[in-house]
Amino acid sequence: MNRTNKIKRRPRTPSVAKTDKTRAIIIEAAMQEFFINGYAETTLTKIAARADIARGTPYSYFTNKEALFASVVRHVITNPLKEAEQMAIAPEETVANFIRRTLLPAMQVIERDGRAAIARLIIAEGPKFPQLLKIYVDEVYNPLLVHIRRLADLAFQRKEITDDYLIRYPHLLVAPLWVGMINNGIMLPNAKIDIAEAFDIQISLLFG
Amino acid sequence: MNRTNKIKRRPRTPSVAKTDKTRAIIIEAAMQEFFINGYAETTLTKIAARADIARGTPYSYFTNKEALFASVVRHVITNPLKEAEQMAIAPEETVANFIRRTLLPAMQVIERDGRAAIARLIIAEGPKFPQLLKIYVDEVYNPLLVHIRRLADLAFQRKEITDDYLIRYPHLLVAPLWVGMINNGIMLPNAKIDIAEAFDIQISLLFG
Amino acid sequence: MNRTNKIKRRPRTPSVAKTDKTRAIIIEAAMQEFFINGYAETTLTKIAARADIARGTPYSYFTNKEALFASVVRHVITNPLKEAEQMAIAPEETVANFIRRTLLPAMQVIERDGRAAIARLIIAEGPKFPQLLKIYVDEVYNPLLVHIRRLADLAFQRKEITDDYLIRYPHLLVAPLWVGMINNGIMLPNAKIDIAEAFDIQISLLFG
Amino acid sequence: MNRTNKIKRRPRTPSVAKTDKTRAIIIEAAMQEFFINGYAETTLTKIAARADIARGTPYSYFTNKEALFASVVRHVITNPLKEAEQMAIAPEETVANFIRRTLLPAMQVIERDGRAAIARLIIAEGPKFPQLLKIYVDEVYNPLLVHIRRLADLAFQRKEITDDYLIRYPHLLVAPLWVGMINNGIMLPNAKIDIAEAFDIQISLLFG
DNA sequence: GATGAATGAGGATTCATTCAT
DNA sequence: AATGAATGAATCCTCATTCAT
Repeated sequence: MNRTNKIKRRPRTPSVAKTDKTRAIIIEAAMQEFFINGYAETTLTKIAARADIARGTPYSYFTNKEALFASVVRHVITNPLKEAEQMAIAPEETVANFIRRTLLPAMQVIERDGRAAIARLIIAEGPKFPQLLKIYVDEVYNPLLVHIRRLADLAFQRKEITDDYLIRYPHLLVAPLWVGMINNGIMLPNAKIDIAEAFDIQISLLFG
Repeated sequence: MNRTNKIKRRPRTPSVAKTDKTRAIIIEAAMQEFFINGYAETTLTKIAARADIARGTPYSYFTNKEALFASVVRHVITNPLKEAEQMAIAPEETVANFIRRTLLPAMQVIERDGRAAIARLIIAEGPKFPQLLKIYVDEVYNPLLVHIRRLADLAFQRKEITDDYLIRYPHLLVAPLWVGMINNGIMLPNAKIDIAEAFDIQISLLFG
Repeated sequence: MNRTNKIKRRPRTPSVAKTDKTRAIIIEAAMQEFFINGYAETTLTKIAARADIARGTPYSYFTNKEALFASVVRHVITNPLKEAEQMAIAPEETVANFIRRTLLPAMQVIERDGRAAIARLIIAEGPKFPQLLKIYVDEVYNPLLVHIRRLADLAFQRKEITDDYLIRYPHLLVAPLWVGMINNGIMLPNAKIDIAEAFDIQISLLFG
Repeated sequence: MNRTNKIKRRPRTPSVAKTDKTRAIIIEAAMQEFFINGYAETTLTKIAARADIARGTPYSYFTNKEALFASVVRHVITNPLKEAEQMAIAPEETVANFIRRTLLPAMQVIERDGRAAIARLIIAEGPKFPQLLKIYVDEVYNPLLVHIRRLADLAFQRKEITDDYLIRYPHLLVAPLWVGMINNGIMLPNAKIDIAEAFDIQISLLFG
């Protein structure tokens, strides 16, 4: 509908709208290039070509290449718990089932929506962009661990689990996710594994 | 006969010893730079400076920057099972114990000897160096999975495990390793986790 | 329809005119440098300095130094017969006179317009640039020989010459040209010879 | 017989002899490389490899690459008239016949003995090595012209020729030589011409 | 705001030359 | 004298960035 709007009011220069659109186009093109080639291998020329704009245009929107990269990363970083956090555990529901109901679906789409790509990019470029690394950790990585630890606490209180493994190492729950992303996205084009299923198994292991 | 005279191994100059030493110095300096800054951000100037040699010297040993990088990666890639594979399971020993006895020690040193760094480097630069990725997969990643699957088979036959989780997903056993390497090496300077312990817990989870 | 809008020829910036001028400036500066110093001794830095542009600018116009060199050579290679080939021999005119009328003038300007320099450059760099050598041979060297042989045939039929020297060796007619170019352009700053006169004499010798 | 001498007195280090031999080996190897690749494209590494010596050895004999090149050029520059100048014109012999008897044989071997190669090299590298150019002109190019002019004078006095063409342009006699060298050595691998025959024809043209 | 020609800092690489052995 | 490892100046080339239009 964004489109339809534009076509209707053709008169005058819809400056802000155009600007926002151009900015979005640049972000999108840059994101694709960064995902495919990484930071260093991506040139402003390629981004401009993909966005079908001039080489100088991105500089009207972003200070420099680093700022553009940062914007791209910030743009694609989304709190994976946005939906999960809204949900409350049902009265009779076990923690394991709650996790299956709320987190497992997210795992099933993780490769589709490019979240694996952003994770890889951040791991790859992290040393050069510690601020972005921090953002990722603060917004994505840690919230997930905190969320898991909270659920682990709850499960422990409820005696659904009898040891403190998951409390001390909430990482264990997301471990299959990381192994899966590395295995599927980076290690081998074939021999991919079903991340969701591996995650499901890990839930079974942890919750008995 | 002129020729025959020439063929005698070059007299003078204890070249080989010197050469080997220089090569080692270059590899070491390059390794550190690549580990810290990644491929693109590492310059031959920096490597030379760190090695305290001239900018041109590495080119006497390696065709170019890519070849040097490849040599560094090959140099640090070591079969993690070299020792583990030699060991045989003891008569009365459970598979879980065997794994604890043979693989856990390797995990405990994994951060010390830079194997975590190389893993991160390969994830980061893999797309640009598919050959190295292949070497890593063939020499390190897959052998470990195969080794684990074999042990899982054995444990299943012996009824030490009653499900086929580990047979279908040997990745689950190494999952804590990857999470730990990512967590420790990349995500947070503080908040590190004890990879060996996480691995130990995962063994407990998988083998009941 | 978004696309259709984009396709309109880029507005603003009178780029082509500027571009053509810059290209011409680069070619001119490069030509002078290559003529004076040859390929290997000519650096892009020198060319840029002479053209009063930045070192990187030539790379917007030519792939690399070799391509620039090739462009320079192609630019200065001109069919020396362009005008001569248009002219037809007059009814009563002897072949010798026709040659004097059509080819001799070209000889008289040959040193002024840099054609001697390009010949020298091609002799010098030919082995390294066989493609350019081929162009020169195909566009300049051979057409001239073919043209001469044709005239020799005509003269022989008309009995203006009684031997087949020039038919078998059309090179003989251009020999004074080459000797003159080498003598004047390379051998001695003083002691130059009048190429046109030497050529004229050779016509006399060949046509009696 | 040089060789035979060497083999006999084997005792002690025949220092000078060895030195001379090494020097000769270097010159020979350098000559081949320079002829094939020109000055800039020839590296000391290639020369050393061809000579089967170390990279540093030539520096015991020659100041630097330029000096080595100069030595090579000087070494191969030989007065083409060495033999011809010794010969005296026979009592009844015409100048044309004398030229045929003394100079024509030299033309016939001109491509075999590499004299064409040295001529090409000097034309190519002349601008960078004006001293060598001067040597070539003084030792080879001019003596030949002087010699020819002298013979032309004689022929004119004897009325063997009736015009002063060859006196004013002795270059005309050697013109077929240059055209032939350029044509054969540089312009086309096929389509070679018989330099000696062209030269013979030119003698006929000049001496009627 | 957009354009893209031009800039020039910076990096990979080569190779003549040196010098300790 | 010979060796060849090491040096570092010099060169090609790329590409982020600027700025006149």
